[in-house]
Amino acid sequence: MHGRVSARIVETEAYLGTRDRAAHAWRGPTPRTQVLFGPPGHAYVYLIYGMYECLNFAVEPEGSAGCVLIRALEPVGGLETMRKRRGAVPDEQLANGPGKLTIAMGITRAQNGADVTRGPLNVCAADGDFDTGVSPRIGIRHNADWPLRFFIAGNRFVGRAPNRAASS
DNA sequence: CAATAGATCATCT
DNA sequence: GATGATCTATTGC
Repeated sequence: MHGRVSARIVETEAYLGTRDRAAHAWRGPTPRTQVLFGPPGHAYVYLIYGMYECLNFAVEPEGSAGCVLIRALEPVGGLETMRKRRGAVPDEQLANGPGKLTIAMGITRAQNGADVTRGPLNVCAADGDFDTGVSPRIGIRHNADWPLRFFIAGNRFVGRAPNRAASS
């Protein structure tokens, strides 16, 4: 295949399963969140706002629904394919958001439940040193102050948090 | 540059 | 029937 693309994960958020009201799985298993309660190392892909898909990885043992949402990627290989899929945007905006990166990578709900340790969609350990930053999560209503968003400090592919109306 | 509105539908109550 | 882990275009300065 010549549609192969690769990228580095530069921004993520953690969702703590049934303990975390902001998590899809907070109330227990449903048909959709089934994958989250399954074994770790599998992709959870869901449709949001009727138009975009978001990519997560189940990271806790079977029965525990903790997961990691991938929020931004730094494109590494297959840039032309990504540009073609995303249209005319600067390279730094090819995958700097949850909905954008799935388009750039060609990820859809067809990948839901996929084993990420082997197969077409795979993840491997980071190479090299980098500094990480932490902040509250974005775009949620519950537990909006929990510091569960992690990103690579200073990386220009990290999406910038919108200025949300803070109570003055 | 910052803020706002609109698109659009699977999932759950 | 309402809601949501979003993005883009458009408006106003």
